Amino acid sequence: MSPARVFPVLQKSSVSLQAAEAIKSLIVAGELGSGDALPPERDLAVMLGISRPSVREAIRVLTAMNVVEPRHGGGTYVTSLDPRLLARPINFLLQIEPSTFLDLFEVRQVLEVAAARLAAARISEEMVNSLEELVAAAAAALRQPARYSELDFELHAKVVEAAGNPIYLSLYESISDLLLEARRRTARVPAARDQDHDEHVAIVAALRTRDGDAAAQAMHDHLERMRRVLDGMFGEDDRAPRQKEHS
Amino acid sequence: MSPARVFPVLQKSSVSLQAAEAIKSLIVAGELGSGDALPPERDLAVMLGISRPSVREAIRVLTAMNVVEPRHGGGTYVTSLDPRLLARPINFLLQIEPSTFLDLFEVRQVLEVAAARLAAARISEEMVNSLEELVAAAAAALRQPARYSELDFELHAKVVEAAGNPIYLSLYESISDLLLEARRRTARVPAARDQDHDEHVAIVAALRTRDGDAAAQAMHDHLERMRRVLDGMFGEDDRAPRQKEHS
DNA sequence: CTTGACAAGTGGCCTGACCACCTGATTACA
DNA sequence: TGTAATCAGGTGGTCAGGCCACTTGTCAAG
Repeated sequence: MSPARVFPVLQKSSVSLQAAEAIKSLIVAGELGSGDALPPERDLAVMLGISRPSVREAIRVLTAMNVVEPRHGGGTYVTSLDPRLLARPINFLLQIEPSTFLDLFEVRQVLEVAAARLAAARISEEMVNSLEELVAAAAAALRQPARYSELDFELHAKVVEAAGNPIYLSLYESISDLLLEARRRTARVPAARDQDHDEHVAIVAALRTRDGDAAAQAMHDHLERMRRVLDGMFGEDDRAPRQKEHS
Repeated sequence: MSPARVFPVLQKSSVSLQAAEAIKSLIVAGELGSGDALPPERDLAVMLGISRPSVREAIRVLTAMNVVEPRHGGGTYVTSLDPRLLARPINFLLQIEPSTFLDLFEVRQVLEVAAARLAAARISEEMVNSLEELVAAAAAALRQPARYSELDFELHAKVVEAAGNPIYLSLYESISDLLLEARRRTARVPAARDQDHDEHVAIVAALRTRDGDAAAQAMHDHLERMRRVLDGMFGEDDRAPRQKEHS
C-alpha cells in the first residue's frame, strides 16, 4: 500500500497530534469518508508506529472536533462531517468572550448579503418556488414561535444555498448554529416576527425578479435591524473592551 | 446570565472529554486565566479521580483547540486564548468541503471587501502608518517576486486585522492559506505586480481618509481583477460541476 | 559573586492488563 | 427445520506503573 510511509512529519507537535493530522489527511484525501470505520486502535498503533495510548489521544482529539465517533465495542467511525458539528468547538470561544456574538453576527451579515446577491444571479426556478412556499408557510405560522423560527431558519439557509457556493453554505451553517440562541430570543417578540416576515417577503420578491442589488439591499436591511437588536442586548459594555490585554 | 440555558449535559462522553470540559469550565469561571499553569498531570488525575492517561487525553484535546499549551518538562499553561487561534478548526472544514479555487476566492473577495469597509471605520492611527510603510516597502520590492509576495500577503492580512473582528481574521487566514498556491502563480507576472501595487495604494489611501465606501470599492476592484485572472486560468471546467447533490 | 553540576519535578511515551460492550457464529432447543 | 440462547472474539474504555527527556531551581565549587 504505502511503501514510503509518507508523513510530512512536522516535528512541531506531539506524536498524538501528528497522528490526528495523519488521520485527518486520510479524510481530506478521500480515503476515508462519512460513515467509514477507522482501523482498530491496536492496528492503527502498529501502522503509525506508535503506542495505543497515543492513538487514543489522537482519536480523542478528533472526537472532540466531531470528526470521528467511537462506539464502545463497535469500532470508530467517521461522522457526517456536517459543517455545523465541525464548528462546534467555537462554542468555547463564545463562553469566554461574549462579545464574539456580535462579531459572529457581523460576519453572518456579510455572508448572507453577498449570498443574496449571488443567489439572484444563479437561483433556479424550482428554488424560487420553494422559497415562495416557505414564505407562505411562514405567514401561516406567525403565531407559532417554534414553527416560525424553524421556517425562518430554513429560508435563510435556502437563500445561501441558492448562491451556489458550497463554502458559503458551510460557513453560514457553522455560524448560524452558534447564533441560534440569540435568534430564539429575538424571535420571542411577536412584533419582530411580523416585521421579520415582511422583510423576508421583500427578499424573496427580489430573488424572483433576479434583482441582485435589491436582494442584497433587502437582506442587508433585514439583518441590520436584527443586528441593532442584538447590539442593544449584549452590546456596549461588551464592545468596549475590544482592546484586551493581560494583567 | 441565562439561568435556563445550561447544556443538555450529554453524559455520553468519555471520562477524558468530561475532564476536558471540567478544565475548560475552570477557565470560563475565571479560576484559570491566560498564562496560568495547570496542576501537574499526576495531581490532576488524583483531583479528578481518574487515571493519568485520561488526563493526558483531556489535555491533548485542549491542546488541539489551542486552549492549553504543554511544555515538555515545564508544566502545562493556558494560552493567550486569542479568538483567532480558538477559531482555527474551521480550517479543517474548508479542507474537506469540496470546493474550487473560484469558490474560495469568491468568499475571500466578499470577506475582504467587507473588512475594508469596517477597517475604514475602526482602524487606528498606528495601523494606518504601518500599512503605509508596507506599501512603501512593496514599492521597493516590485522586482523581487518572493519578497513582494510576502509584503502583499502581509498587507491584506493587516487590512482584515484592522477590521477589528477576530472571526474575519480567522476565516481570512484559513481561506488565504488554501489560496496560497494560486496567489503565487498570479504574482509571477510582473505587469500584474505593478497594477497590484497601484491598487494597494488606492486601498490604503482610502483607509487613511477613513472613507469606507472608497476602501470597499478599491478592495473590490483589486480583487475583481484578480478574480478575472483566476477565472481565465482555471475557470470553466471547474465551474461546470456546480450542481452537486448528495444522492 | 559567578558558574557549574546535580536532583527534583514534570510532560512524553510505552507496555501490559482488565473490563464493558457489540457482533457474529455456533449450539441447543422447540 | 427453524428459532432462540449461548458463547467467543474483536474492539473501545480505563487503569497502573514505568522509563525517558527536558526544565528549573538549588547548592556547592570556583
